[in-house]
Amino acid sequence: MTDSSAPVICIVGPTASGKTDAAQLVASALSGEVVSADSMQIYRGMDIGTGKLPASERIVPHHGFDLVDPGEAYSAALFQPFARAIFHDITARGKQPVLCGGTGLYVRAAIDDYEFPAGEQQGNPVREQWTDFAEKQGAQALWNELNRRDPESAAVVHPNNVRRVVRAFELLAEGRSYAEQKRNLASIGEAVPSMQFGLAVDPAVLAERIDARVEAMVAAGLVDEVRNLMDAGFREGLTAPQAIGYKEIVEALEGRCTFDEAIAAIKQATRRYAKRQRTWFRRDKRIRWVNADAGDAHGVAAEILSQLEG
RNA sequence: GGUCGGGUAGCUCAGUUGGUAGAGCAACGGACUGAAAAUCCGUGUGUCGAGGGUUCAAGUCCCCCUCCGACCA
Repeated sequence: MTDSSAPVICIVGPTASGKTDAAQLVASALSGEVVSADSMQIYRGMDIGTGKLPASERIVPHHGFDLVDPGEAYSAALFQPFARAIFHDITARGKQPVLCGGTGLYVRAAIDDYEFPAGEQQGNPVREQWTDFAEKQGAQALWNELNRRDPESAAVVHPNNVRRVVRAFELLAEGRSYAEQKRNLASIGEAVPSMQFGLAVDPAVLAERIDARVEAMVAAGLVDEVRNLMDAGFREGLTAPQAIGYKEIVEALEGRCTFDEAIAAIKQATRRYAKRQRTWFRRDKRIRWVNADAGDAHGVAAEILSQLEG
């Protein structure tokens, strides 16, 4: 189901690689609009810690921010229809969609022909039931149970990965097979034509940039932001409290560590996150890599624009 | 100056009666279809502070030096 003639331009890469600025400049040059594919920027009130571009600095329209409150659960499956609708809307207005994504799964859900089986996710009884089972009887017992009911799927999921095992149960309850889904993964094509660019930054350089960025977030009032969210009950949420930069500050605010320790933990967690992003994007052969070591957004944008012409 | 404790992987530390070393964390690599900033998997050669001695064999015993800490002067 292709609903647009011009491909969606995607700009991906690890945190602090400069996606936000580059995407905005590319969009600006092409009379486009930015769509953020970020699992945490969708939350209202989570601005500083997620690196959300402040409204005052936006030179083109942005989408994908502030979709839900921190207390609500969200997922790639919910992002998919949102992204598709926004692409359609932007294109219909004669503009160019530019997807800016750090969350690999969200980018793929938006672009690729992923099919998320139907089913409620809010208060999913199947998920609760098996998560509860794992807590009481252990991960191995949970896996053994899956192995009894769906050995083919159990064979492709590690027993320790409780989330995936539980997900296999969820699919099973809908008559689907995790194993079959995984098998089809390789042959999935694009539902939306895309041109993908990845911002490559040397890991050592990126680490320095991450450190500076975390310090800047703290200076910009990250602690107050977290305090406000706690007052608003964001810890009751399922997804939002997992955000790097937030969970660590919560620890400090609750007196379980010092702020210096929390800040060091944020830097480290961010570095590890960047590494996982690198691993995820590295294997996608569609991505054309652009060197972003210099941190020069205009240069990176110019490089992407020139590659689009050629 | 003296006594005691300690100096082992990037960090915190284990190393039993002497047989050339191992955990956690980090780091690195990987996976990933409704939590994905999440979840999970894999990878451990380091002058065992320096030098000397005893021994077939020393991180492990002895001597000496050095550094850190505590205590006593």
